[in-house]
Amino acid sequence: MKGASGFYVKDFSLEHTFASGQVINFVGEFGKANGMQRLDFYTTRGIFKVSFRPTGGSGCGYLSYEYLGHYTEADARRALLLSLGLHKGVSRIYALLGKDALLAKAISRFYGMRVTQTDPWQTAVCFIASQFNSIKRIRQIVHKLSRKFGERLQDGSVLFPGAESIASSSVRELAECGLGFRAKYVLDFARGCVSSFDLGALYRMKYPQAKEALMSFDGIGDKVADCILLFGYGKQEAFPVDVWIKRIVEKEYFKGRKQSMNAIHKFAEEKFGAYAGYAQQYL
DNA sequence: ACCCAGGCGGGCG
DNA sequence: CGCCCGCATGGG
Repeated sequence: MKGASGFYVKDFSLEHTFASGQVINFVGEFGKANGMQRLDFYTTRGIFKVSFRPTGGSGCGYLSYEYLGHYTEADARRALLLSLGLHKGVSRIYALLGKDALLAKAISRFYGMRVTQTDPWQTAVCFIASQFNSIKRIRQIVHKLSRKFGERLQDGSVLFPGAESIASSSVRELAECGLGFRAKYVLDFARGCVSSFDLGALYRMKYPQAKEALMSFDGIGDKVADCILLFGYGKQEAFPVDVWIKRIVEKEYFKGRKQSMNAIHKFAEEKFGAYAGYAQQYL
């Protein structure tokens, strides 16, 4: 199927959303020309070509998109909204988080940045690949995996590979895509998803139980699990803690004193609660 | 040439 | 528990 549509949005910036290092960054190409922001990205089911034209302040603008792939018109709209974090308003989130001085500053600097949501499988692979790695190399890995294992559409573009095609591959083949020591993690996870692990069940699970289930896989630890829950399942209370977030939280909220991982998570839960994911992105 | 990267698992005290 | 180490690979 293919199609095109558009709608008005507010509190949005395609540029800040792309640049914030979420899944959309690993599978998309961003460009800017004469006041128009453009993003091409792909999922396991199709590709999107998005243009955003800001029309005023407060992140208002018109978003138009084309899609190609295994989407009905309604599917495509829903996937696009989730993919760009546009399925929910952020005014309430801004109001609550903006009570914190540091976050108020960050929100004003990166106004319109959304927390994106893509399918859990794709999100998991991207973030397993992200460990001890750089964004540039993660993008390379994702593109190599897609070219090697992903479906090719009529126009020649490739989709993100499904779990089945990765599961029937080998550690060596995956390592050759640049995954290195992470190849066994991705293979193990793919095989788990194809055989017994029910990715869909995690939507209905509470955050702590879902996190525990993900962390039972080798190669999925505290941070990657939180990324999958936030960017794959939309569990907004997840607060992925990487070295940078840890440093910022210690510096800004603990007078520079070192904190354990548990202490950081406890802090995030108490201070940001259900909006910890947005707080993390803006920090 | 050399250093290092937005974590993780395993081994240690 | 908290801390420290090695890890595949390729970009700076």
